[in-house]
Amino acid sequence: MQTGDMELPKVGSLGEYIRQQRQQAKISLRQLAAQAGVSNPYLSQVERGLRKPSAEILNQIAKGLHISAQALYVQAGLIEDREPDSDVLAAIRADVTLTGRQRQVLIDIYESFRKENRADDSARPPQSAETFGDDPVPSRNGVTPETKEG
Amino acid sequence: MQTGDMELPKVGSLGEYIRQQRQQAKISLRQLAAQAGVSNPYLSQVERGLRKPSAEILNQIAKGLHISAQALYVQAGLIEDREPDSDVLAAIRADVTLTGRQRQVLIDIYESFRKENRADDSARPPQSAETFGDDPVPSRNGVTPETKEG
DNA sequence: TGCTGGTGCTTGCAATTGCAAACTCGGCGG
DNA sequence: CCGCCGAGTTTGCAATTGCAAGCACCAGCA
Repeated sequence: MQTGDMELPKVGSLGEYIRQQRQQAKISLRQLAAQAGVSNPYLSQVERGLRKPSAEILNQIAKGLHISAQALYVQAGLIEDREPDSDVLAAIRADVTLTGRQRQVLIDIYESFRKENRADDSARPPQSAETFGDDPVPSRNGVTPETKEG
Repeated sequence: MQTGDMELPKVGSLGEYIRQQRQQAKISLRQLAAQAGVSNPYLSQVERGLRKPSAEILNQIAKGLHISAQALYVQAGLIEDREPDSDVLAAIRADVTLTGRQRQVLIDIYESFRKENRADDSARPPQSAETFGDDPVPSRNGVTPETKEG
């Protein structure tokens, strides 16, 4: 998912966004409808906010606009823009190569790090070279990260 | 977007996936429906493939299952899967709320988990109930997503 | 035995989605 | 003037979505 190139109008103005993208591409509503494989009246309604298209239609419209479907999903409120600080949690949760327990371990550690850093932040100037040796690692469930690091 | 990595149950078996996640979480259909805020008959139909839920319903179901909506979107074919390993690693690296040491610790743990899972996958008996562990899937990354802890 | 509570499924319905046919408008050429 | 074309919009309809009421089944208990 990429949102980096988009400073978007507020979510909720999907139709405006689609029209804007279409006008930037300098194609007519009918042309986009044809390219997207949707009916032009329907696209018109979507652009004017009269209808709420399904994700599949969004996919098709995105294809017609040569933009990522995710951009439209974001506009439609189906997914959220990624926040840097929720990336890790979301990524861990989505990582199907991990077992549930492993995910939980990672999440727990991550969150305790964050908690620790919040406490540190209130007591400590921003560090610039904390690369090593400043943090004891919390033990969790007998999973000792040090042992793993070996 | 990469899909090559994931040997999930085929997209299209969204309902199976939801049921599976639900059963892993050991909750009844009604409980999940309540937690997700959808009607239980509808959820039943979705699980059996009789209905095709919108992205918003998927969102709600994901919330009820404590999994990411993206996982369900992938199953539903709304988005394509991402490389989980680059997600987590990239997210950890990008997370400015962590110290460098913390990042390294998380990365190390994550990598050892994955190594462990790869080794386990090749030589592993059926899991005990304790783990929500991976099914013995032939493919290295062929993971049947397990329920989340909660 | 009957009752209760929990499970998942069936059915009918209202609302919504996406379409096709038709419409309106503006520009252009004969 | 007319007709044609392309633009976007209106309208009615079939199909689909999601729900509520109800059903069927099962296990446990007095």
